[in-house]
Amino acid sequence: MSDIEDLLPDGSARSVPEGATGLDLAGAIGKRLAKDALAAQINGDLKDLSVALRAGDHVAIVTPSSELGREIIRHSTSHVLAQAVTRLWPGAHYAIGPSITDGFYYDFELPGDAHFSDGDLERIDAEMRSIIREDQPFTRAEFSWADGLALFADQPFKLEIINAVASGGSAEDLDEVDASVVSTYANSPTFRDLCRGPHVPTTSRLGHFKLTRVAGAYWRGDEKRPQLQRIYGTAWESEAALEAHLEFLVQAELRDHRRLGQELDLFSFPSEIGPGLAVFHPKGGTMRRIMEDYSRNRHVQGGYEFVNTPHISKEDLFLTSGHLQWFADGMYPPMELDDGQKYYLKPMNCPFHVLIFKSRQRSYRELPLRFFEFGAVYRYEKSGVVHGLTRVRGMTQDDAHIFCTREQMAGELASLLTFVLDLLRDFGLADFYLELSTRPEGKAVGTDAEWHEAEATLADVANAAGLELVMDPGGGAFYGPKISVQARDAIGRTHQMSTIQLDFQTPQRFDATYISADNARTQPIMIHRALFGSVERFMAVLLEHYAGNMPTWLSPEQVRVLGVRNDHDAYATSVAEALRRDGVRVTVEEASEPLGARIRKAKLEKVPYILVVGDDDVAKGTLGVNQRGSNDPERGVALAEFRQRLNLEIAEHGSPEVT
RNA sequence: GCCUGGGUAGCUCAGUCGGUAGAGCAACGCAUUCGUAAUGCGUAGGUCAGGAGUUCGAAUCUCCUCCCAGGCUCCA
Repeated sequence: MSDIEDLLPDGSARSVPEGATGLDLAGAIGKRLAKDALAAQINGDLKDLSVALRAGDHVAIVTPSSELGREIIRHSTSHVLAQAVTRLWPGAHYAIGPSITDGFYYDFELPGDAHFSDGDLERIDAEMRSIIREDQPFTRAEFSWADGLALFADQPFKLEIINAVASGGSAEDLDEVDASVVSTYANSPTFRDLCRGPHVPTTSRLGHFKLTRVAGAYWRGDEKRPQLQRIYGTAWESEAALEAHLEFLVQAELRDHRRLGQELDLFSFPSEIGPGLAVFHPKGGTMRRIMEDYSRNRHVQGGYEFVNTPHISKEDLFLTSGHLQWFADGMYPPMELDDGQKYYLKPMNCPFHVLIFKSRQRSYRELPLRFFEFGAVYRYEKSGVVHGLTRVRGMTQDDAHIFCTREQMAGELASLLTFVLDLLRDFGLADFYLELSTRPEGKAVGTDAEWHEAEATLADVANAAGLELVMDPGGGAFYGPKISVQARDAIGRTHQMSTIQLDFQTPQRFDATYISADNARTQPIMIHRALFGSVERFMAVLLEHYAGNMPTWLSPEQVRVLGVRNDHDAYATSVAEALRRDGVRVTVEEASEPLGARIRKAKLEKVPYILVVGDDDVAKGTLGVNQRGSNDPERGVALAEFRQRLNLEIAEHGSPEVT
């Protein structure tokens, strides 16, 4: 038997005996690596460790603490989950079980009309751990189509996947299985799954997992097909990594905007009003006002003109716009008047702005026209999707429509994108990428040429912005493609923020025209854009980004002044008055409770500055400054100095924690 | 809309076998006057989401409706 040479990721060559496997190679490199190895990446393809190497292969050994390693662990854990379920519920059908971000899931259909309930997770977990203790190998075997069909004769979902792949297959199916043969992994004589692999060598390599929830999921993601039950879990390479992830989930929950909304007394959703319909309390109302005022000022500077439109309209308007044809299900049902006329709550502001454009004859000299409105819109979201302030049934869009010529379009889009990013940065979001959503198949109006031009224009502008660009094929609106700005928040989650949509259709549908330089009636290009998206959603994102510790300029209460004793209250009040004259939102809490208790309350309310004033301060005209996020109060700060610092911080949109 | 859970005081939650409800915090009152994350004592607070049913008796069991959560589908 002769040796062969293979290449390692660092470019070096390593010789191993002919017929050696990935595991042998790992062993040749080091004992520790052989112990850790999960799989091998051979010439770019992920393979089981047991696969034999050929001369000249480029081989990388996949270890647990890499992204690929975690993916394999998660995928293998999902197989263990499926086996556990089939042991506990003989006759259960298992559908698909991929790895996902941070974990895995598997979809099941239980025999009879059985369903998982939350309590079953514990039993399944115990069964999974016993499978892991059994140290079962993941054994790959390949079969012909016919043998594959026979093998999974009692697994209808597997049969459907095999048949789909045999007859061409979709990308989704090919992800699950290989195109050429039916490949399977068997863990034991009683459990075999259809899978392309690779997997960890044996189940004992797994175990740092937690089943998190049971959910419903449609087979093949199709609402009209049977609903299966999905079990989600998270899995990691070590107990420490698992613990760290669970802690991350706890931290994420602490900054949930719905929780903060209640704790900070910002808003609520009274059930008397209805799902997805928020009321803003005084503090939330203040925060909104500051956000809106700031946005208004920026729009004035940006050359926008302010318009106002009603909340309801006759049905014809939405027939002309096309919204009723496409989105009737998503609109509140009509109010029908005595004469049979139907009125709808508006789900969008655009048709109204088009009518303002059309209210008189327009000249090319007026363009671009930029109409801005904080427009309240109502959408009848399905009951299961309503979520806090991020998915509501009534919201306020910072909506504008720009009417311009074809020639102006590219420049207008480019300056708009700058305007958007500047505004988002002013609110403290800094980490962005762009997403380009293109024509939705079977749900679009307009010609191929128009779509092509619109998509190409947006792509150019997006590329010119120098940000990462992600494609979202088919994600556009029915009337045109869009760019959306995605922002990463303080703990790395992404949120869709602003959208910019290009629209050649609406002006056509409404027959909106201007008189061009050559005296011809010409259709303008319409750009839809919302920077906050909705004021409600934007507030939610900011709350989660800052974990409720809003920068001082956005804090509903910026300063609270506390006298040490009752006889300091008068001085505290005079300090507050001085700050209030600067426009600062400040309150005084009288000394009817111990100082420590009042400080605690103010800290829990996340007030950026707590000023404590006592004998020394009354005598010298100073303050004790307790800054949010600091455990080290500053004593004897002159009032004038504090005012200067605070006013500067507010003007610069700063936050006390940022030093 | 669908699947699985849930709804008890303002908030967070306990409530055993079906025997008419409890804590902590908050609120209110009185006392306390205090230098950086909880002063003490007392008081009040409930249509156990709503409705119907089973039962001598329902927060507890059954059904319906509303609302909430986690997912799926959807998102102009």
